[in-house]
This record gives sequence, C-alpha cells and structure tokens, in this order.
Amino acid sequence: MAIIRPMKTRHAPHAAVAPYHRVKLHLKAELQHGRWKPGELMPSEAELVAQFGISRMTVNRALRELQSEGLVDRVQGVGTFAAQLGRVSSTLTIRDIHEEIEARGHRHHAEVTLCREERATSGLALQLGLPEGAPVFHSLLVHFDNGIALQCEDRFVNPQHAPDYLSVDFGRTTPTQHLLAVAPTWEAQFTIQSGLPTSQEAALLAVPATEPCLVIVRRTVSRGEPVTLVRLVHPGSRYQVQGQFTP
Amino acid sequence: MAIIRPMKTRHAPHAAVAPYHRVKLHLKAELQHGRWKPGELMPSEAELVAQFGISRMTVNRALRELQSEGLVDRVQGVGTFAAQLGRVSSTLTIRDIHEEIEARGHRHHAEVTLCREERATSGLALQLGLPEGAPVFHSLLVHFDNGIALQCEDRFVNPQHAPDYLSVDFGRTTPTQHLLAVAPTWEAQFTIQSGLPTSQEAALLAVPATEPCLVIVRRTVSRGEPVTLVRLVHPGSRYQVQGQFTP
DNA sequence: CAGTGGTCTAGACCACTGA
DNA sequence: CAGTGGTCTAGACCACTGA
Repeated sequence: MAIIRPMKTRHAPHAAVAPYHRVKLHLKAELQHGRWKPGELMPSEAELVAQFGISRMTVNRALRELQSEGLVDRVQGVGTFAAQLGRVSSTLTIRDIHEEIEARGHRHHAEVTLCREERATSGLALQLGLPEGAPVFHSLLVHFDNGIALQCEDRFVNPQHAPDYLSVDFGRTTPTQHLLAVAPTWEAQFTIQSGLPTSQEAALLAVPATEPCLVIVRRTVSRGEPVTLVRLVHPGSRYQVQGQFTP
Repeated sequence: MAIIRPMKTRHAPHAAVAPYHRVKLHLKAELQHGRWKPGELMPSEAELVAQFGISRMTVNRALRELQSEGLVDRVQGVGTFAAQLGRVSSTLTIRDIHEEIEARGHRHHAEVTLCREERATSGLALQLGLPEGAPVFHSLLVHFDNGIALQCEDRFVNPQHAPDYLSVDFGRTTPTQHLLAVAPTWEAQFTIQSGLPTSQEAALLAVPATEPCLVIVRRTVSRGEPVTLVRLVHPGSRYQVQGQFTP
C-alpha cells in the first residue's frame, strides 16, 4: 500500500523533519523497542521506499547513516540487519586540561617543574621513532584547578615537530595547545590505568605516596610520525573520566 | 580547469575507488598535511564538483561524511571549514569481560558470591528510577582470566526489565549477556576512576587492601528506563583500558 | 534469476548568509 | 543579490548473494 505523493513536493516553510530523518527516527524507535532482534532481517530499501513514498536515494541515506552509527549491519546482495548493540564502542572525550577546567568555570594555572633537552633512552626512542640517544624535549608540569593540584603532566616531545617547544611559556599556554598548533593531531593511542604516583609525582600533587591515581598514557602521531608521549597522573580522589554511549 | 568526463561513466570492473571516496581521501590527505588551518575556509561543493568532474550529490556525500567524522565544520550559507582536531572525542570500547578475555585467547570463568533480592536504598532507588525500598536484584561476581581474578562485578538490576535475573546461571552466562538479551542497551553513562577496593573486594580479588584499582561505574538505560547500575573493580596491576583516536 | 545494497547523475527547490 | 550548503528525485548501472 504505497503512499502516493505529488512528483514535486513543496517543502514546508519551517522545520518539518526531512524525509531521510523521518526514516531514521522511525527505524531507531522500532529498534529501541526491540522490533527486530540483533541479527534479524530488517526491511529492504525497496520496502521503505514504498512505505514512506520517497525515493530510494533518500532511504539509502537513512540506512547508510544508521550503519555508520552502528545500529544496523548491511550486506550487499543480502539485506539490512539489526546490529548487536551493547558491544558497541563508547565515546570518551579527553580534552586539554586547561579547557576542561575552564569549562567547569574554575581557574586554571600551571607550574613548570622542568623543561629541557635530554637524550632519549632506548624505550623512549622507540616510542618516538628516534635513534637511541637522540635529543628529546622533556617537560614536567603540574596543573591546578582553583589552586588544587589536579594533574601532573610528564611529557616527551620529538624536537623535529616542535622545534620551539623549550621556549614556550607554559604558564600561558599548555603543551597540548602548543603541540596542536604546530603539529595537527592525526592519530593517538592511549591507555587508562590505576596506579601509585612516583614519589616525585606524589610530592608535586601534594598527595600521600599511597594515593591511588588515575594514569593516562598517550602517544600522539602527526603526519605519520610520533610527536609526543605523555603521562598524565591524577589523584584518584580528585579526578575521574566520564563517558557515554548513545546510539 | 574542469576535467570533462563522459556523461555516463563506465565503472571499472573491479574495485576502482568510488568518486565520493576519492574526494574524501583527497581532502583527508590535504587536511593531514595542514593545507588548511583549523577554522580556515575549504573549497565549496561547487569548486569540488568542477575539480573532480563529478556531480554535486557525490561531493556532498563526501563532505557530509567528513563532517560526521569531525574533520570539517559546515555552515549553511557560509561554507566548509577545517575542524579543530585534537579536542575531538576518542573511541573507547568497554566490552563484556567474558568476550574480552576470550578474545585474548584466555580462559574465562566466574564465581558467584551473591545473587538475591534486596530493598533499594534511597540513592540506588534514584539511580534505577524506583521508589525507595522497592525490590531490586543484587549480584556480586568475580571474573577470572586464566584463573586470576581480574574483575569484581557488583551489580544492581531493575527487576522490571529482567524478571528472571535471579534464576540465571552466571557460571555459564554473564550478567551483561543476560541483560543485553532481555533489554537492549540503548543508552549508558559511565565513569572511570582510580580508588581503593572495599575490604570485601580486596578479599575477592585476592589483592592487598592498598592496591590501587581501576573502577568503572556504569548505568544502563533501555527504552528510556534505567536497567542496571554496575561497579566494576579491577586490580590496577592486572588491567587497563585502551583506546585510540583516528579521524 | 530475482532481490539486495552501492553508487552516480542532472536537475531541482530550498534556507541561510553576508555583501 | 550571489554564493553557500541541505535535501530530494527518478532513473540508471553495477556487484553481490542465494535460490
């Protein structure tokens, strides 16, 4: 029972959900209410074309977007299937600590403990794609939220990508901001761990050496080459990472 | 200098990157090499149409996908702009512990410490959208990786969404698997923290009470209603969360 | 073979922006 | 007003799947 529409539709003047969006909302609602079990066959493009009285390209866009959102699986020559949810990846934002603190309406400042050139140890050289003993920049900062130490940032930088690194005033700019400006982040891997601070970190953060800390280690790559390796240590009692998952 | 192509293009028999994909690859490569600074104006659809000799819908698809990947910002009536990278959200996968352990090629088993009905305390009732004192299901399990305790799972479940919860054999199925089957996950919030285990958790995990632990607290919603609240405690020395960011 | 999704086209109408 | 992106259409050719 196809709905017949005029060949040239007039778009309603304001708003009126776009047809591709209507299809998405309809299918999302049905999926949410368990209309199809994971792996079950869903309507074909042709069926949706007939049901909504719209062109195939429009249905195709809706289904393609649902696929990229992980809600459906599509197989050429076979059909569209309800996806397995729950095993879906979640979104987590790791922002520059300066932005994060300001976004909360708090005051941020940083104290620089160390900022100099060193020679790469073998492990570090490997991570930064440099020969052992090559010069690297090393900085150690503490970031404060309204005067309370929130993060200890221990960072190594590949000098080729940020030759001016040592002359930057990290009281005014964060290392992350400087690096983003000179070497656009194109790839990064990170781990989130729980561990104890080193004795130096404990002192800088003004926490007992027994305080469990949230440790994020991140390696950043720009234009195919490693740029920086950073260890971010946060007192467990003062910091947590938040995330969400909404398909 | 537009490239003129025949009106009806023959698609190469095998592969040959699709035009919309060629445009994406081209723009990604340029962005990666810093062709446009963040916020800078990029070519319009019309310019790309001329440059690639393809139709506007095809260019539009390429740009729309780049936008949904967070690489460009588009503003109707104004243009397409290079996005701010780096402040982009990363992807993090929190999988069912059973799957995660098996994916490593290890042996998983679980031991059930507790599985019963309780009355909701006020805080819990709030989280699960129930009245205070309402019945809730409470389970406490330990998950083992090759015989080593990896995760302590302390979970509360809204009985309305999983009435059979207490009769499930969690030696064979994980709570996550059961809940996914009866109530498709539609929304979830989580936090990742570092902290000390409770004395009970320390005993169950066979770690000292001073061992820093990675704690994940997650609340899951299905069809608009809270389903479960879980606290996952992992010894910091045995577990870490990994993630990546690749635009 | 029929049915499925993957993709492209040439044209259209529209809303929005900023000069 | 010209230029931008947002969206839709009707048709087309294709590759792939499974009967």
